[in-house]
Amino acid sequence: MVREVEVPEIVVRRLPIYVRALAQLEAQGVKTISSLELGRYIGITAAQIRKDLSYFGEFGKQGRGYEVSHLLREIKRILGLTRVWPMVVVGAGRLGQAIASYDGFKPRGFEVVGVFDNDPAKIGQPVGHLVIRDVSELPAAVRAHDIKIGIVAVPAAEAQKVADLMVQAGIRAILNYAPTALHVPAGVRVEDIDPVVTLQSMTYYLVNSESRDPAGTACPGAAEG
Amino acid sequence: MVREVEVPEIVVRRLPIYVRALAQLEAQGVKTISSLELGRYIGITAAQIRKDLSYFGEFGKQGRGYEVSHLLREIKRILGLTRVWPMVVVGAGRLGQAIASYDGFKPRGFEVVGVFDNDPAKIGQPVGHLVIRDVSELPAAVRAHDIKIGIVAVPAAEAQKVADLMVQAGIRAILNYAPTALHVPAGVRVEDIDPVVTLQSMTYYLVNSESRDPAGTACPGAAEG
DNA sequence: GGATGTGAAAGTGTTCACAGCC
DNA sequence: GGCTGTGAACACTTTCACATCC
Repeated sequence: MVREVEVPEIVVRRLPIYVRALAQLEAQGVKTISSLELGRYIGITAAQIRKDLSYFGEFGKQGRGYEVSHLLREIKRILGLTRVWPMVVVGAGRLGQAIASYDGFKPRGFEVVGVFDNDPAKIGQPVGHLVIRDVSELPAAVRAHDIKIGIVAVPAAEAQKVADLMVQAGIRAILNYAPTALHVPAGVRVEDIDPVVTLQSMTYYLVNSESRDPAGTACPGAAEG
Repeated sequence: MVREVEVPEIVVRRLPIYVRALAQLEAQGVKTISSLELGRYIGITAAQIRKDLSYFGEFGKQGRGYEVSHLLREIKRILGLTRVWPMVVVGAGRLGQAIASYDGFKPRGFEVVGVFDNDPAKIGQPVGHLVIRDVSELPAAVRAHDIKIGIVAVPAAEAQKVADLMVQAGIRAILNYAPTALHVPAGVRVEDIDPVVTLQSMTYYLVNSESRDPAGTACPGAAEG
């Protein structure tokens, strides 16, 4: 298949889940896996995995399944993970510092290369192996290193201002930790990470499941064959 | 309408977004809002908001729109946010400590009441106004305070073991920060927060948008973490 | 007049089921 | 025999459009 149809966004969102699982399986020494087994492992149906992959090509062998390291490499290529993506973080509070010094980015394709804040007391302080810089220096840094990804880690009240600055500087993807909706022009992506929003949807099921559904979805990765 | 039909999960996931927006609007002194205005504010269509709300009742006034504080109160009630939910955190590394001392939970209906780890060097150390306890004490704490929500903040390799322990202790909702899929019995919910998974889907659009779509969806505002 | 609430239509996404290949 | 890749069927979600009511 040669991608005549646009790939649904929801499929793209699942690919990183496959990458994560395949990397674990590869580390465990698993050489080959069927869509059924992979599905059980990550809680998705086998048909869905096969369908998702079919948007990009044919990666399996009939009767055998998929070669783990080959499939992993292919999906990484599709997602643009053959390189390391530099990122900037704005906001050097507790959250921003935790993000900036998180060592889980590098092995999965990302690297924080700059941390910015507007608090004079913070500027100049070290965070991991970086030094907090004044946010006014952000545009130059973004342009100098052609950085496409920005992380917003400031309070909600300042998040839009920071997003505007990032967009102005040329950032095209924003990971937003501030608990507020950001408005950006077409051509820029925003993804929110707000644990409270996530928790608040779980409480719905905690209070609405006494008798009926004993509380939500079961283990997916169902049957088929 | 009296809820004859089960509420779609995707609708439940949007309700916290409405809560977040309405709380901000209320704080700004906005008294009344139409579905169109609210939709613009959070990047969702007006029809979608009206449809979502229709699963739970009639909250607006035709010709007027919605009274902000009334709608906020109603959605919070639907989500079970009229109380504060106690939570336990397992994993007292940098991430677990950041979570345990995050002050953004309390004003939005959650409170970390226990932090656990299995590292003798950490046990007894203070985190915020809590003290790190041995993970073996978790079940008793969960039962004693009837805690339903657990947060997993340990390395991927230990996450399943921790989830099993939580489930065994009576936890019914898990917020999983470990970058791995958890398996839990029906009746227990899991939500993952893995910023790398989120970033990895954004890179797809960074790499695949030279000409066609100038890089993804327009005004976002939705989503979660 | 103006905005809600909602059936019906349109659009998306998932699952089925099986031909085809290893 | 076993498992992929994929049209077709089915299920779900969003959008439309308008009767209804303030």
